[in-house]
Amino acid sequence: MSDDFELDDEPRSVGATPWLNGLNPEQLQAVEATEGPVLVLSGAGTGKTRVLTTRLAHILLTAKAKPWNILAVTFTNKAAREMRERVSGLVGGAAEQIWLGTFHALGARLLRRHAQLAGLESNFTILDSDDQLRLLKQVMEAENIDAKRWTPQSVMGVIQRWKDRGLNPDQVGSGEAGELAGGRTVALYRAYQERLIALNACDFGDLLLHCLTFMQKPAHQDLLAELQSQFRYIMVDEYQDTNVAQYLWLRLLAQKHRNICCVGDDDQSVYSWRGAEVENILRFERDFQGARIIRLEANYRSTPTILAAASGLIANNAGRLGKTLRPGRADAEAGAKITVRGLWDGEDEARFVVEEIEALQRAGGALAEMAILVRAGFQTREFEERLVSTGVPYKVVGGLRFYERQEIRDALAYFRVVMQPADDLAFERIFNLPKRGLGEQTLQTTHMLARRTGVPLLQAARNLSLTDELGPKARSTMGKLVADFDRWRSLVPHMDHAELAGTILDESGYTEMWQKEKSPDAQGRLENLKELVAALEEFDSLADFLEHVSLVMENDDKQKLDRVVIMTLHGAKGLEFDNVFLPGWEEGVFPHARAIAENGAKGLEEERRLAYVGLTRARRRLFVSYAANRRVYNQWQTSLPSRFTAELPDHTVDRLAERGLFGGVSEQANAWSQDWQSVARVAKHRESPATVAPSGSFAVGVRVFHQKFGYGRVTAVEGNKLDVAFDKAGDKKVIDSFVTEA
DNA sequence: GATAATCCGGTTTTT
DNA sequence: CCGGATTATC
Repeated sequence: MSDDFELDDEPRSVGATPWLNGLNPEQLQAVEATEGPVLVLSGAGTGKTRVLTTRLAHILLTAKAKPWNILAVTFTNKAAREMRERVSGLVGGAAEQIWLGTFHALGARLLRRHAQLAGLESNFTILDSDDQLRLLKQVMEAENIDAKRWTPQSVMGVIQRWKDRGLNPDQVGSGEAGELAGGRTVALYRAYQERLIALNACDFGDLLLHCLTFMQKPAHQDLLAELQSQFRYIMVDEYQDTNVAQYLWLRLLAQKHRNICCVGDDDQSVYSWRGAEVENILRFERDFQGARIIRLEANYRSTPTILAAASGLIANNAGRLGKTLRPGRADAEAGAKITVRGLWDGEDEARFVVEEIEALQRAGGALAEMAILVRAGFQTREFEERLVSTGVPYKVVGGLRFYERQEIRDALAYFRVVMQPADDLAFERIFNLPKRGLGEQTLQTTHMLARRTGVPLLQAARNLSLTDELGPKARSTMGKLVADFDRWRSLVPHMDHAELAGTILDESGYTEMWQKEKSPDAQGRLENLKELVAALEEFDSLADFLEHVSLVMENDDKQKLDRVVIMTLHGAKGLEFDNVFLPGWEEGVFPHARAIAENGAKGLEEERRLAYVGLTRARRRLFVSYAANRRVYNQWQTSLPSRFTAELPDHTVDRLAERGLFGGVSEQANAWSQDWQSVARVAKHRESPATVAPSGSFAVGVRVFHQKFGYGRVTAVEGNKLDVAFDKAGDKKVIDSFVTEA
């Protein structure tokens, strides 16, 4: 609705600015400093989202600009959505017209408008990481690069870092290539880019890089000037996470009006491994001379104790811009001390955490206000097991996302070929899926013809189905496949797109493939496919939908259930909870050994920032824990408490280690060896690993191994007969003595 | 051209 | 230990 944006017809009188009510002086400053470059250094929990949204609303409500003159950039779709909602609440329908979104979504929007400047058509495909790798692999094969010695992943990593820095193949410095791929990485990069253009496709990095490239070309300065004029006000969230390409993109667009406001926190920069450069903050001051710097330091989230702990920890980092969190309210109660607990092993740690969760729950705490934040994904298992066995509801956030599932990607590949006949990667994916007797040989032939005649695979397949180059069987199968795609494509204008999607999946035999499959997860996959088709209803067309899924990979659980949340520290950035558990604070795990091995002191500092992020997620209570022993790849390994535990100021913590543990409170340190408890526990572990395979004692839920059927999980026990859901072989009845506990 | 054997590696992740 | 991805085999 554009009906209610008529603000500059009736200028507001001074004082009639209710949207500014309740801001503290620093926040108010940041909101009102609309003109000129502004850098807002905003500590955790200091209300930066509020500042950003209010600032946006303020510009609109004081009629400084029309919504389409504002560019507001976030990192995640979630943040973009939230911001739009909150701005809507303040200004109404006008919020719809703001250029607000993620870097990638905005880049895609810009690029679709000017695709021809990058050699693309405006309906280009956006590849996901899977497609990217497959494409690069093909390129590497074509260039005779040994994929054993240099994995496509590592080459892709280098290419992406180049893209993050805004470098086209021609701009990569000669000394940069290194030994990777026999020093031919730049050549691979160039070939990869050429293939992308030929496929009318982009990877994520290209969404920005292509814009950057055409905006920098002398030939397109008129367009750049137009864009610069349009964006009178620019706002950037999570500025510490921007990479160089994003920085350059912003700088170009901000050049004319120079009304750019970046909000960030150098202490929360945890994505350098993905190309983010905190240095962009420093660079900002240099490039935008006279930039105003506003610090938001009043924290309204956490107790003073938590703030003191977090500040104490982060003070160990050198080279910070300097920012001290202080309690937002002077009268705030200190709050409970942080529990720092040492446990014997991972199992004990999980037990400890879940016991505390139950205690908090008994005291009236909501489970949804408790979070277990881990360093790495694999750490969730122990907690899940414990939570399952105690019956505490939980959810793991992260992991495989909906649109990354195999069956969803397959289905999308079908849709892509229908909508985009030149999408070779999609075509290849479903070429012989379900199995239709077309193999490697046929694919090769098709590829060769495609390359020789310069047409997409689908077209080559069509040509092959008209000649005798293939055997009769392959030829007719191919002909049928091509005809199917033609038919589906002809239905696009005449049929409801969700219905068509269902038709495609049915007629292609894809649905049937899973119906016939009797592995335990086939049912779930069919349900996912149904969900996919249902999700389509919410879009206007298949094309719209494909754009959405390529840019919005997240799954949002709409249902807010009262559950403990388990996620990685990275995933928790931007969130907050009353009670936060930070397990696994052991040297090697956190800080992660590899972070230090690969990036030395810098790596360590980033790990420390991650710890800082973790600590500052908590409003009220924090529980840090570490285990002396852990099973890693089935081997027991002993570790020391993380140095970060020692960096928490003493007055903020209650340290409590099981007596006799390494790293217990110092006065106990010499008592560890003869401590009875540890002796008992050592004994426990001596006997536990599979010395006895107790027959007849398998419980439901136990993971087992069978010589013939492989791994599975017990679903029922009946005397010495077990029902087991095998991962590969499906449901079987077996005699218990034929399986061992996995 | 499809299935079984074997080898490898094993942080963080949004778009 | 375990999943995947490439090789070996029918």
